[in-house]
Amino acid sequence: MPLEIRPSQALRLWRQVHLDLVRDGESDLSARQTAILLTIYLELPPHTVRGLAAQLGVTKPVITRALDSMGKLGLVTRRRDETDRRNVVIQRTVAGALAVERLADCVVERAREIGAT
Amino acid sequence: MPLEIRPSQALRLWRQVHLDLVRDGESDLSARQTAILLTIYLELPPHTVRGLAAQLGVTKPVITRALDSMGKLGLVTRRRDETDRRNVVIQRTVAGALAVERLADCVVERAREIGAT
DNA sequence: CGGTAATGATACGGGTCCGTAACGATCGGG
DNA sequence: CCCGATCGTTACGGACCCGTATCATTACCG
Repeated sequence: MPLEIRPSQALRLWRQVHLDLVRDGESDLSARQTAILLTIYLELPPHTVRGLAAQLGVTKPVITRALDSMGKLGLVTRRRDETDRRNVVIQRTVAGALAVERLADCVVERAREIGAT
Repeated sequence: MPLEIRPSQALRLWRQVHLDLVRDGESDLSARQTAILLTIYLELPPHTVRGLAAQLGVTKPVITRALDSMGKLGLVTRRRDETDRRNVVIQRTVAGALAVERLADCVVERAREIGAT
């Protein structure tokens, strides 16, 4: 069954979740970083810099820098692929999984509230 | 009726819309700018710098700068309040309304696709 | 081996945003 | 009328991010 949502509901949901993100101030992730983080945690591994760059339609340095900053936040980790040492495998972390889960809960909760149209 | 959505669906929706925003590259709005824009277009006018700052829990310069950049994109306009010339009233624009509508359509469309869980 | 291709990281110049602090303009009460 | 309070803006120093171009490392193939 399709997930039905009207435009006005979509906008209120989008606004409310963004308000939560801004107010908590914890994430500080740009749209690109958010897309990268969720791709890592939703799509099947392994993830590489090149693969992420292709999926997002951005250049490789964008991915490298995003991984740098998200790594500093403990949201992801990098490791050399021993079978092909040119590759770098991006790995998930507990902190990253928790952050993703928190985001999901926020969206779910705000969607529930919006039901009272 | 409440808007029911499961955490895994919420995450896929969040990711997919962010992917769209990144790939189109047209918006380039930060989380704060998005929250400001949607507040202006969803909440009842009049909107002031101070009011927006209070709602978002940020400082006034953040609002001023966001209005500068969004104004440059044609998404909002400012005008002096003639009854109290200290105030500045933030006004909507056609381009801004279209951008908000486009975002809503994107969310609605991606939500519909996610139904096939 | 040697040379080419591919991967991820880095250097650089430019732009944007942040928070604090200060500023000019305007209102309003004593 | 003047002085404090309020409003939005600007200045400043620092941090982050972007895209292009380049680099070092590693793999592969003749």
